[in-house]
Amino acid sequence: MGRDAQATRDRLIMAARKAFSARGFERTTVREIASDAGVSPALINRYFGGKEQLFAEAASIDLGFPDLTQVARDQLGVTLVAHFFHRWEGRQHDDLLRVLIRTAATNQEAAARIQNILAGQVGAMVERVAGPARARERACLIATQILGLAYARYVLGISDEDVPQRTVLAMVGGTIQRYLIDELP
Amino acid sequence: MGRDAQATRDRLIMAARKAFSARGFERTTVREIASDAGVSPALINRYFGGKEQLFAEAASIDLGFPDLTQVARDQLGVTLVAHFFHRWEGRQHDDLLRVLIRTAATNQEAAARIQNILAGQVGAMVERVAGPARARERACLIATQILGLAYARYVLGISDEDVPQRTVLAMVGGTIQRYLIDELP
DNA sequence: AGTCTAAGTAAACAATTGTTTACAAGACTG
DNA sequence: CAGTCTTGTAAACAATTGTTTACTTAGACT
Repeated sequence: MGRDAQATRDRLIMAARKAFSARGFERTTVREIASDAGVSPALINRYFGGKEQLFAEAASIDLGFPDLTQVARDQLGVTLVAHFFHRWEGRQHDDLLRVLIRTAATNQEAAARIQNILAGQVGAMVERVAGPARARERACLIATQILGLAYARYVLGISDEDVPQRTVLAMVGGTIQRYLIDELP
Repeated sequence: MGRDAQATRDRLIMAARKAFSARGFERTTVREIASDAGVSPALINRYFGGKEQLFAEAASIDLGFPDLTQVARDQLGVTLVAHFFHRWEGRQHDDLLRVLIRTAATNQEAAARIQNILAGQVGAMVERVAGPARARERACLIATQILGLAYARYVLGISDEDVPQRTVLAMVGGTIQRYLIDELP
């Protein structure tokens, strides 16, 4: 083999993730990604086929839900919100959801991808915790609150000064709790 | 005067609103807006100064909260959610919030504008209903839920088939109710 | 009517975009 | 060491973007 194709491929994906997360799909240029990866823009086409496909590869996501079977039933909501906070603001802060939220705003494919995540990962989590009955509806309700929280904090830039994290944790936790196991009308 | 400057100005704003709402700021071209208004792209620069300023003018918004003083105190949440549904899906369906949500995803100025609306209109409404204490926090919490709902339905395209509107009304209404007047931790 | 000013256009401009092509440099194999 | 893929680049390409300039046209006012 040559120098190290896999390594530069990875560097391209990293750089793409960073750029897409900061500026969304349309405002990110392949030149900028390539430059950040220390490589020629042509390699994006060689390795991925184009900007679209690079995005598709850079924006695969795993919400990584924790094991909820050991959690007290009335603590499910706050546990989930705490989980998201931890992922979003943790040490290797997870830009992926931000990439998707930013980009789905104007990109059909990204929107479909979020829908998949909802139907798949969130739906499965709801089923495990609350049973299969109306799991899809619960998953959608949860999505509206979690996406809104992410949008407000990481796209609009609403900060701890506006609402302290403790308050969000308790109040939004309560909301998720209701959407998760309260009886639906 | 000439033909009718005001009328074409208005047509440009209408066309801009439609285009920005459908595709966001970056993916909308001035040529497309001008063409939809049946006019030359140069007029956008003449009348507004450029694409940015046209956007600024096209995206001014008034949430138009109803008078809540006559509403039963335990019905405030559902009333507000019903109000938003009515605005968003009413006869002259109000694209403005969609414009902002779509565009704020990648546009600093649009994000700031949403922040202003929160601090201003939503904040004032909260103060009227729940008093000035911690009104800002309540407004932000409400924003996370309402923005998330709008994002899910009008950007991602989650529909009545996924969650019937009755369910959303009741459950999200309950959430807003809590954020509005429940005691904060 | 004739004239002046505002309204509008067509076309060129300059910059930036994603992508392709033709070519150079590395590393492994015989 | 020669040959040969793979890895990489530089530069040109083609399209599209927002904007500007020079010009034409329509309407109002004396």
